[in-house]
Amino acid sequence: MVQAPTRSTRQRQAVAELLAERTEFRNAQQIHAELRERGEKVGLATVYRNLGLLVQLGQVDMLQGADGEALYRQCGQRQHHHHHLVCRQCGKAVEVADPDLEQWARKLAVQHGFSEVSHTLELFGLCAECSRAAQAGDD
Amino acid sequence: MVQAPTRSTRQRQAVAELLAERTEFRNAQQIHAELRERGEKVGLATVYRNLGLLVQLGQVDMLQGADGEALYRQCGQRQHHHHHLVCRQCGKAVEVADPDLEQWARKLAVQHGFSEVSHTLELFGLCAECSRAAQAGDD
DNA sequence: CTTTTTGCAAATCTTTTGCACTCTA
DNA sequence: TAGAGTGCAAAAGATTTGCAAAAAG
Repeated sequence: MVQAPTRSTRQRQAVAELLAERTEFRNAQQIHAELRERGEKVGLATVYRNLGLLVQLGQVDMLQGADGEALYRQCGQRQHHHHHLVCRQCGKAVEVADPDLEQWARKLAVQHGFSEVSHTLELFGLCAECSRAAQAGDD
Repeated sequence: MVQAPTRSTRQRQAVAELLAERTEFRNAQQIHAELRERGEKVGLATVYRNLGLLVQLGQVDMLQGADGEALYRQCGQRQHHHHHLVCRQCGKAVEVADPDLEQWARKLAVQHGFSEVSHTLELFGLCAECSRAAQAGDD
């Protein structure tokens, strides 16, 4: 079982608030930097600790970016298992429903004698905005 | 375009051979250790360099394990995009076909204005053997 | 010989930890 | 005031990189 933090601190709130505002996936360092820019005095370790906490509480979604670093975001759908279509460039993300992978996975598992199956599925792409920006600027 | 290595070296062959033999996903360090055990004199950096090379050439599949480390394996299906059902414990893996994610992903992408979509999908579980072992020993 | 590869150690990078100190309840 | 929570710097891991020496063609 996951136990909720017992105390409310300025730092914890700051992290939670930041996540509540932005809908993009971002890594711990970006979040830390953004908090600093706002004048919040928070240590990087604390950001990591609180992000981990929020993830455990199911209040924040975490996924592994292409580079292997963890990306965080607060999602609307807290209950159901869902996936994301994430912009490689800016981190903007759309929550998408699970295309009955659940069943498919379970069936495959049985077929091959596997148990306790879980799956990871993420879609990466370029969002309209970034795509436009790319055409204009570089390339 | 990816360019093939120009020279064949003992170390490169050793890495390729090891991958050709085993069907489990394993990380670079494990591969390095295994080569050493066999008496092969190879540096860790070289293992990393060659694994990266093999991945670029499409001869080896790489995926991010749960802990974020890269796992490597040589797959039978070199052509088609496919996924894996991997044992969390021993790394044993089964190649599974893509459950028309391709289309689903493309459709979603269009709907949300995303382009150049790619996806990652991996199934993790406990293989029959490891499951048995777990029941017997620990737990 | 020329150029690719290697080995090793040092450098990166992300994330975690130890520990004394600071707040919350 | 007790103990959760924090900051900072050090530690841990995984992977990369610089560079001189070794090997391939």
